[in-house]
Amino acid sequence: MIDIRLIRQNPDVVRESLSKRHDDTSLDAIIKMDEEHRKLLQGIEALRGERKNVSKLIGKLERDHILATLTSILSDCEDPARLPTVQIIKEIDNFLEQCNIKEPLKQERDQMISKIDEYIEKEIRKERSRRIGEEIKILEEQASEISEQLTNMLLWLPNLVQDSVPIGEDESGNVVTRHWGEQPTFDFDPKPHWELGESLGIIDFERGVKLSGSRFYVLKGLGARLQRALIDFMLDLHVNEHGYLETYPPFMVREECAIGSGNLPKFADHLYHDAEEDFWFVPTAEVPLTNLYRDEILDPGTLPLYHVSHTACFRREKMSAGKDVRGIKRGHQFDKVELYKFVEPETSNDELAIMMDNAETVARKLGLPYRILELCTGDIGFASSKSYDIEVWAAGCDEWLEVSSCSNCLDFQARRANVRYRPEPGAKPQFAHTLNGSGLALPRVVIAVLENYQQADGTIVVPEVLRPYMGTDIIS
RNA sequence: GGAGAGGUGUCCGAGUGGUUUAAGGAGCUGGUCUUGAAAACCAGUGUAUGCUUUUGCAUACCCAGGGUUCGAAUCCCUGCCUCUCCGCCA
Repeated sequence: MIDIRLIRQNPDVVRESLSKRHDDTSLDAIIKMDEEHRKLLQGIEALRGERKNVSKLIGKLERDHILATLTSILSDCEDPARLPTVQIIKEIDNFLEQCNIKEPLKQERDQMISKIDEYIEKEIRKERSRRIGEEIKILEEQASEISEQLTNMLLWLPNLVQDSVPIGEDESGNVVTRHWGEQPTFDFDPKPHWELGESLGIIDFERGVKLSGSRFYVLKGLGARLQRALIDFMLDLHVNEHGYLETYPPFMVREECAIGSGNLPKFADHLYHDAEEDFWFVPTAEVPLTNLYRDEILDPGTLPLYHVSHTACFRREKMSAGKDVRGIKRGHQFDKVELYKFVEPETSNDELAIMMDNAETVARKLGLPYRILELCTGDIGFASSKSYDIEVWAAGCDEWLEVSSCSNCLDFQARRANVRYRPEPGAKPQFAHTLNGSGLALPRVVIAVLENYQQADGTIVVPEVLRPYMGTDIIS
């Protein structure tokens, strides 16, 4: 979420970022609502203060025994603030008569009569307080309606992009900044993974479709084993060599978690949702991880926090209908190892570079050639201020596959999920910065391994680092 | 799924309609004392928003959202969560 104070004080900075993203949301309505909201709040607070004081006075008066008796005697009368004195006296006499004991109460009668003016004053105060209450209620209704609209509009605003992000219309504007490794050459025609997988009997498309429909597949035998080996390898690498904490989160989360990460409300149609229990299926571990420390203030010295999670990811892929329908490149369910960091604001761009290297290390150790893309303003994600993609080369389908996208979200998600930290003991809490990146997405790494390590006879050489996990050096 | 109990500050914990401006204790920070430490004593110790921006001031927050009331931590309704017992289950 963008800080409303930034929009208030420096709207042009936000406008510029929006226009770079080709987001045509206007800030005018937001600014106007914010102004109106604050004006209402001021009115409400003043009225509440007044009511508080009046009520306090009433409380003091009601602690007076005589006044309290008088109040209870007259509690059935309508409009007590406007009762004529004569009638009040009559009611007092009625009451005393009902009590049947006349003499000892005579004194009390005089006391009551002497306090009639005070009583009336008190009732007038009550009436005034009641009227203030009504006024407050009206204003509160207005304020909460505006506040709800305002919050909702803010939730639809994408993060600011950093100045270093290249300007561009769409994915064609992304900039290739680096390459690593050599694309493999073959003395035969390299096959795509769907052919290899089928002929090796390790990917079963037909039965996947039978079970769950298009974009589902079944991994079997060494195919399933390969994916598991990759997961173990990646987790071990990030835990043992990069200092991440292995973390197993829920795969279904509450709505507020998906709001916290930035997936809701804007991208509801990308997510699976269980209507009965109102759970959202995670499209990436980023969603639960963002919310690990929601509504917390982390103690000084706690940051940075590094988490790595292997989860299944569920995506409706409605927007990509008809795209990448062959093979296992784009499914509704896939596994991913995700890197996530909570860091202090000053360090977040450096941390992004480190995270990139952590993710790249996976590809390097697997011997998969890759290139790095700096995402442009037209293609960068909603929550991100700066993103790099890692694409590995897949020799069979002859394309670069996105296997990771590493992003610095600044305080955008932390603000939504209310994740704060205290820089020093006693210092004011601040929003943390969050970063996320795949390290890496599994099916696409499986594709790259199968296609790049294939041999003329259709068998696959297992990359060196995976052999301890695979228990074999060839998939045949 | 059934029955019951509960949710108060950093923590423990009191509080059944109004000096609660949330008691008391612990912790933490600072100070006094001490050669030093401990103990004791004194003081301070939340978050958010708005207004002033030097000091401040105001409002809200006792799980969340509604309601009753002049006034709600307290009473009523709904939801969420935790615990105990039973049932079921991996």
